[in-house]
Amino acid sequence: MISEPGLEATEIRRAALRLFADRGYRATTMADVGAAVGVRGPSLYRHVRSKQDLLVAVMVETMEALLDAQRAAAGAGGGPVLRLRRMVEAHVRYHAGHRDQAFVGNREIGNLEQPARDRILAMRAAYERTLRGVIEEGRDAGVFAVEHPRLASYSILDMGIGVAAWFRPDGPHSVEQVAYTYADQAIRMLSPAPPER
Amino acid sequence: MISEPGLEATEIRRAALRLFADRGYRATTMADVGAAVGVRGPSLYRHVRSKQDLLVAVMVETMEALLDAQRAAAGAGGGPVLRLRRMVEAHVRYHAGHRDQAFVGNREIGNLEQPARDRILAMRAAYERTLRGVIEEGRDAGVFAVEHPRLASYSILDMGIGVAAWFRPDGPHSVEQVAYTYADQAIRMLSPAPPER
DNA sequence: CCTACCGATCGGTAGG
DNA sequence: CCTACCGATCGGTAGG
Repeated sequence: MISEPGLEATEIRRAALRLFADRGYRATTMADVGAAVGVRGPSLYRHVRSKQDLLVAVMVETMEALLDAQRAAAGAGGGPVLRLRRMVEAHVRYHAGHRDQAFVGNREIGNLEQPARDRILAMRAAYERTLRGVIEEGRDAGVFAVEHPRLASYSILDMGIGVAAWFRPDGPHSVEQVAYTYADQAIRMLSPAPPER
Repeated sequence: MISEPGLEATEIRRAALRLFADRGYRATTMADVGAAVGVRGPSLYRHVRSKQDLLVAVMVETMEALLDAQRAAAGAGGGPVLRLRRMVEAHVRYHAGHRDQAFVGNREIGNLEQPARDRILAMRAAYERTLRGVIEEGRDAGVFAVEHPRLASYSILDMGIGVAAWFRPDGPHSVEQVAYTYADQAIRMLSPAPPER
């Protein structure tokens, strides 16, 4: 006989994430989450405070993972072009490699109650500011030509976010290929036009 | 005494769209929609078949508007660069100028029942194919350098979709400014690197 | 961890 | 266009 592993909050969160991604937060019932981990709905309340708590936990984890990856990318040294490349690659890698997290993290913001909602929005704002900082640094160093750094950072972030919606691990592109291509597109988008001659 | 304008399906759809954008399809009740147009929930059923019908109508209208705008942009002649510019501008203009439609159109796909869901997905696929066609045409003509046209079209589409989420009419940028800047970014993303010398 | 259940909500219909 | 209401669903609690 194999001993069953005790139910853990982590396992419940993972199941909830899956369901939130597939049907949406509002369409997912606690009975659904319970069924996914082999118990009835009410039994979940030993491990979890509420359905809303489950959503908050999932979304905070996602933003922390993104911020960590971004910090690592930015902290590895190099000039603005290389740092931007690493940041975009990390961004895309996460959205292709953790589609459920990224998808839920972007679609369910409106279902977050306060103060969690503002907390997540603040983390997203910080994430965007860091990317924009590298863009401005590159502009000041003359390696990027950007009139509106904010529009550029929004564009780069949003095209990466989109990856979570269409990427398929068994599709024609690998995560690394998409990450590399998107970083390239971002750099080209920011690069100065060739000088007239 | 001013005669009240009779309730029309169009007015109900407009109110529903607003609520779907603000709270989400699932969180919006027919009583909410009714209140927004001055009647009780049940009275809506004189004009509307179901809540789902309201969502379908809103999303089909959105995709038809986008496809119309894209057709107009593509049909105005010019080379691939100019046609791409016009298509991106139309795309961004719609997402900045019709934020609720675009936002709902992108977030509520999962709440569409069949066969409406497949119908919308087919319209989206056609929309993407047309953009990709111009990119490939430009590549074949040597004015664009793209290894993966599909990744490029996804990127351009997704960065435009993002506009619906952050754009504010009273913000620092006008619709036209964002449309122009995004078209520029798209073109730069696709342009060949300057030749070595 | 389960069953029973409360209280509230909701889409849609009946009948006027 | 309204009230009354049905049937179903759901998050969470009680009590074991």
